[in-house]
Amino acid sequence: MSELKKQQNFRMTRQRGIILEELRRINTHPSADEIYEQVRKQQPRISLGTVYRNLEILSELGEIQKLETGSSIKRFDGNPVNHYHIRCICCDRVVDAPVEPLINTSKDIHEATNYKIIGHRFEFIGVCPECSDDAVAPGLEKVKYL
Amino acid sequence: MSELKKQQNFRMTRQRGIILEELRRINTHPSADEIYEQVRKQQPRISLGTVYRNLEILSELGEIQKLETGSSIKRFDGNPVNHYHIRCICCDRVVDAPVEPLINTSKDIHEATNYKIIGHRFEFIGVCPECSDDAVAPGLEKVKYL
DNA sequence: ATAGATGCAAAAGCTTTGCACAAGG
DNA sequence: CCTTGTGCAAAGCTTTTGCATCTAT
Repeated sequence: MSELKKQQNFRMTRQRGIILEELRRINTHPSADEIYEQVRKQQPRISLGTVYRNLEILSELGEIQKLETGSSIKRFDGNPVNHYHIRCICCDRVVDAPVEPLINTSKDIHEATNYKIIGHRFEFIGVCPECSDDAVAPGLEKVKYL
Repeated sequence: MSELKKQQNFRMTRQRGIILEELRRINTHPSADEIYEQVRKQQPRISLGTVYRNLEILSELGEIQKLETGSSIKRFDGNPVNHYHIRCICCDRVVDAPVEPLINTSKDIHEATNYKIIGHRFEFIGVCPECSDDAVAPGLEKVKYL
């Protein structure tokens, strides 16, 4: 599969183009379904399956990032440069975190564990300003992070 | 729901006890399904639903941790004290990371974003020694972390 | 006695996939 | 042309939930 992918010739279809454009235009880190709804405005017959397939391919190509947050749904980021995020525990929205990525932690870990370290994920968990305003922030009481 | 939970009286049923015991005994960060298989050896008629319900309750009580990794399945940790993990991209197994948790990052973030920061998650992504041995590590080629 | 827990099965939510047809290069 | 991509629908996987029954306390 590795080799296959690498010798594959990717085509820029209308669907793929719109998805990439859309992700580049916004910075809301949408889910596949949110992207689907958005793209449908220009390409009404696009299918969810196509959206998923293209998001997968675009992130393999390094054009976008698949954000594997602690949430049960994956989100996508049109900015391919590594950076950290803050996720709202109430509404699940994700924004960029204003901190520089850490470096050089991986080497120590490798020496201690013998794992090959490919990278790391750092995610702040919080409550966004909108959700903080709500009298009761649903889900808040369940949180057990540090 | 918040209040309800707090006034609730939790009972130590046989099922709940076995699940907690099992998690305390091991340090393999099992999934709900792996716990189910294990507990079934002592309590053959336990249902997966019961396992899920108990894992939820035990983590709300702070007895265990629900690990919301970037993987599509959640894992559980019998150690309730906050610490970081390394996840193998190939086999999805999780081990403890030999690093101290960071502190004091949250305040800056709050000031910059107005998010209430509850905590953070830090997860190393890597390839475990066992998977490194395999000629082809399935899934490796898809990785696009920093 | 009674609030809380269980087992079972169905359903829900997100994602992947098989297949026949369409279209990019 | 012919390989890659699409739309549609079905299936897959993890997790949640409704309900009747059971059981800690």
